[in-house]
Amino acid sequence: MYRTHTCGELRAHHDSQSVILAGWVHRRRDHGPLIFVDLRDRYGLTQVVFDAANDASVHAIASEARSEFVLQVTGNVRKRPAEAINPELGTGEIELVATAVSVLNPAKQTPLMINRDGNEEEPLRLKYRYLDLRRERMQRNLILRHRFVKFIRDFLDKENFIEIETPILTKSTPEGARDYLVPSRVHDGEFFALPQSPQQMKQLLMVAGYDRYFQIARCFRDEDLRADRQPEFTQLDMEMAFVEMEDVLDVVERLFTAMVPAVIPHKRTISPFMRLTYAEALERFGSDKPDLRYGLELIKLNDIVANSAFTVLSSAVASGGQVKGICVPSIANYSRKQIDEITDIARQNGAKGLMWAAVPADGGELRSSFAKQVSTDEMQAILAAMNAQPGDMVLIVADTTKVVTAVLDKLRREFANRLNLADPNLMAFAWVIDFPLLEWDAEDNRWNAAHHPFTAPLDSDVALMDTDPGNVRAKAYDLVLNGYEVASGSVRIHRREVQQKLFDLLGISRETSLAQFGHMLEAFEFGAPPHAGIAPGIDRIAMILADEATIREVVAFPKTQQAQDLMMGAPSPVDEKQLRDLHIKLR
RNA sequence: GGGGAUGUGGUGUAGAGGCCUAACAUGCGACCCUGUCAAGGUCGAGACCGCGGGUUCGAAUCCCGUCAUCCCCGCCA
Repeated sequence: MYRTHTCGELRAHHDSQSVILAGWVHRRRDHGPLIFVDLRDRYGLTQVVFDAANDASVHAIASEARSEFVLQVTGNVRKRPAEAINPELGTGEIELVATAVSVLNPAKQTPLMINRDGNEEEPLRLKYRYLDLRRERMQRNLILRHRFVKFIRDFLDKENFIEIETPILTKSTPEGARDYLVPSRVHDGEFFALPQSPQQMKQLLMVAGYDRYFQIARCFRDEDLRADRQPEFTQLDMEMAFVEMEDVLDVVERLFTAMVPAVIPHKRTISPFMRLTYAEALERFGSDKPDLRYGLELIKLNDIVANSAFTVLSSAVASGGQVKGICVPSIANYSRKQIDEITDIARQNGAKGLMWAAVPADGGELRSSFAKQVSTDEMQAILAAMNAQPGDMVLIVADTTKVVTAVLDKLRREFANRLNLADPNLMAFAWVIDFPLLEWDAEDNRWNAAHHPFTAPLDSDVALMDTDPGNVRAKAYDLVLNGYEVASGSVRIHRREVQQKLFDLLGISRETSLAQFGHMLEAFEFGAPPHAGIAPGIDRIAMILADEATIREVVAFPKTQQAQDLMMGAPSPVDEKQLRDLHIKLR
């Protein structure tokens, strides 16, 4: 037996018991004849005392031990003297007096210091990920993620959902992200694709009658990485039959509303979740995934400036663009340099410039980049529309709708960050609904599915599919949380003729649609029930729960931005023989 | 594909054309020390400053290129 207890377990009532602990040397405090070792495992720390007066040979071994040695210690639990109790430690009322010790494995000097939350370059952490994962921060994150997923499984089980696994080796489809491909040895020249999501499988499970399905599903997309995007990631994949949008929203809303207090009690949600249409989200926040923990809403000034003598403003309106701004509190005293800095942010996001006006807190004269260009009345109307108070600065962009939206979204986030406007303990979930069904792809000159090609149109908009496809709204919904898209779903098409019509609109030929999606079209002819689903992103939500800025901090073995695993050294070349078996020739 | 940032002993930082034979902290090694809990003290070893080229009398420092990592745009049904 390697151990009788864990390093986080012993308490005062274990006093005088003989126990065995095993773990890593977290810290060693060497007083010569008396050595303290904090022994660590994932359950906690226990102070072990090595006293030369008790046993010189045991003490000698401890004096050789260093950080991250793996030790097995036999000893007697002893209550600490009152003045030596450590209230910071769960085991702080006791210590283990060693009577025997063995070094299960020594350790070289580690490239990371396990016992402090270091600030190393990330490649080093990723190369030695197994050491990084020993640290408290990563343990806390992975355990939090486990509890989160465990809560989901328990909750959905009680709600009558069943978890069903779907294949990892599946079929490439033309829509969507780039696929990861796996060559078939048996079929020369043919390939499996790793699933971008189990989308079709879960719909076919509905056709099969498993009317409440879920899966903690690994998904793969060969696209470029971001702080919140890995090439492989995990979704809570869900699908329900005989439901409408409200049924899906209801179960997900109840799930997360119950999850937050159970998994991370110091955070809170707002009930019910706020709801915004896609159009409203862009109009008010400049984003389809707005952070709703703070205001800084976008104010539209088109009506005020449409006839302005300042052509930067009036021509933006005349050419179909927008003039919008945000009112930022408490920065009226920004220096020229600071204003240049935020102007740069606007430029980097496509704006030609940034107009600003600062209302001094002390009632002094207005400072503004464009006061000379507009009349006093006009300026007053702008400031009034934006509700600018003394101390505030308004920031205004005039450009195409796309640029105005992108720039103000960026600035809104920037100032929320600078001014600490976002409460880190608030989980501001919100639904975004009424997405467009289609997006125009100017490059390929065709319509693309905005969500995916199985999404049903709003009943009221079906007629528009023939006359005005761009304005057809979808029965699609996103769940957003603190500025991230954390789930996306839709009511699906379950009738062959509607599905065929959508494929036609997407410019997918009858021939291609049969070859790629024939199984779906056929399945819809064998009694497919109405169904709908959603897929919350496990990594992103875990990241937010853990107060981390990147998804990598909640993934045990993440990949770099170049999609490499620095620990394993993947990807890597393979033997010529392996390639030959797969009928692959490199070029 | 594009824009930006970073790269100095094991680790984290300092350094802004000569004061750098590269400093500080921590870790590491040796010694001292019986109540610490980031223990303390003394002494010591350890980096040719990511890599390549250039400017200069002189480069960690300036310039060009390159590699790696990160952030963002494109991309992500």
